[in-house]
Amino acid sequence: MPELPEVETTVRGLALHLEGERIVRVAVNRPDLRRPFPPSLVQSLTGATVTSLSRRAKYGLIHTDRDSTMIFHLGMSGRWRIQPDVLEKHDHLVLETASGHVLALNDARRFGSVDLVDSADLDSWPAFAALGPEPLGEELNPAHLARALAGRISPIKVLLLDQRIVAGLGNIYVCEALHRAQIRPDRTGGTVSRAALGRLVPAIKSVLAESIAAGGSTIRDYAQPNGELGYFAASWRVYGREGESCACGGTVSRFVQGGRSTFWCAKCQK
DNA sequence: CCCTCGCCCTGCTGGC
DNA sequence: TGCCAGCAGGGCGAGG
Repeated sequence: MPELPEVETTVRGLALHLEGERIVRVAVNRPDLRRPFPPSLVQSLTGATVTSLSRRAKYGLIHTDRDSTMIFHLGMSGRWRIQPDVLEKHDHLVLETASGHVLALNDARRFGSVDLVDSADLDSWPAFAALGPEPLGEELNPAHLARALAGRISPIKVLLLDQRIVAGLGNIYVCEALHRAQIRPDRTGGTVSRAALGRLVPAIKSVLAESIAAGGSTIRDYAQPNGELGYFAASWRVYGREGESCACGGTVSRFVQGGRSTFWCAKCQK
């Protein structure tokens, strides 16, 4: 499941193959993911030179010398395949550069998206306009969280998934960050103490940074046909570990919040 | 505004 | 062996 660290790793990997490259061919094998692709996608990208790539929340941005920026979201199962030997089912969009790089956007569950947005208006693009601060930036600090959570009665777990409060956190890293900060996920958002917020902010930053570092070490794999990402799974302390032991001696349990699985340890998260 | 819930999509897993 | 329910979940819209 691609979350912020996986998108960051993907963007860095794609940059190695796209930055400074001219796109000479754009193939659309299926015209939609969550939404239809922009009608002008092929025309807008063909012949364009990629100037840089970047990330905002869980979105990847491909900047070109044209007026619009291509923005992709990997949804649940999206990934870019680098130099594929053969195209596979779900390779919905394929880019080819002048020097022969081939990149295929594959998304089996089709929860992802591709958009073209006027480069001068990125900040006002609806999906970006209301986003909260990037979790790895200085704008995410205890004071910001205290303001954003004040008076809120939803569980802290649910609120941390709200992209307007922090941009880019997903289910896995919220579970992991709350565990590191020793905060129970069902705690009412507005009642999380200042001391707990003081633990939560570095917990969020460290779990994301460590995951990016783990993924970053696999960037070279982008030269391989499978393009698989190096996920942080081996380092998850609670996510997907229902019934297993926590480092504190407790047992990891699971329950559902807002329709999503929450993993936590009742012994060390208070 | 806040909160909750259901929908979208398809591959995989587990139960029978 | 086959079938089917359940699960994964980010973003978004509906309804209270």
